[in-house]
Amino acid sequence: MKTISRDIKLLKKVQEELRSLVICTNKITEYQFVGGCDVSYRGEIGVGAFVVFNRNFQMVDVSVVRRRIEFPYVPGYLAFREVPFLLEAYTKLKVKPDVVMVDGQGIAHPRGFGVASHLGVLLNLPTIGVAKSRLYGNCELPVLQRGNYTYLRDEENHIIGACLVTKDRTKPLFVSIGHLVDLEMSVKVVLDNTLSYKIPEPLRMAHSFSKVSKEDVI
DNA sequence: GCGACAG
DNA sequence: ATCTTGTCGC
Repeated sequence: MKTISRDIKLLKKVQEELRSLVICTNKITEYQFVGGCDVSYRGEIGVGAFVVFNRNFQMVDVSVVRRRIEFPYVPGYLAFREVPFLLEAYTKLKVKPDVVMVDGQGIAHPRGFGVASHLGVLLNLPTIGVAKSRLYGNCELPVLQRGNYTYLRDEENHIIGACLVTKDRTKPLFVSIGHLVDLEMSVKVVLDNTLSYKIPEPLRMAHSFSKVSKEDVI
């Protein structure tokens, strides 16, 4: 559409406004339930999945929602495409998570307000951005050994995230504060919830549920 | 103008 | 993200 570029200007303002609401300090020092969420697409339809795990890697809740896609993928504006799915899925959960990992960036974003921060502010919930690739900022490649990380920095050299290795000899993940957590806690939560794959279990499960459910009932 | 660009 | 088979490496 031609109207999209005009919408983007407005949405950019929205992000800049909401950015001021992000809190980069810990609201939690411990947590019992950790969530993971993701969205898969197929044609005009998208499937959002939200899972909740206890500290023993057991899934204690899951919700899946199907709905029409209402916004295209535009780099820097992913939240406007995915948040509707995540909010609806979150609402359907019986067990609410103490902290949530989101597939995408937190404050490691051009305007410091990626999808993880966006969801966190709207739900007033601790969130962490966990992305498979970089959107914004620079960093050196850490030694590829689980637990190692380098800092992701913006143009002013301020730390905006971590390039974290969650599995030996495997490409690192980009972890950043979403909302109500600090970077140290963010890194800890991601490592705490990673087993034999580089992606944290809650995110792997959310991704899996959204994909399978997409194949189902048309 | 050119390159970069989460999912 | 999605479209898709085999294939290299741990």
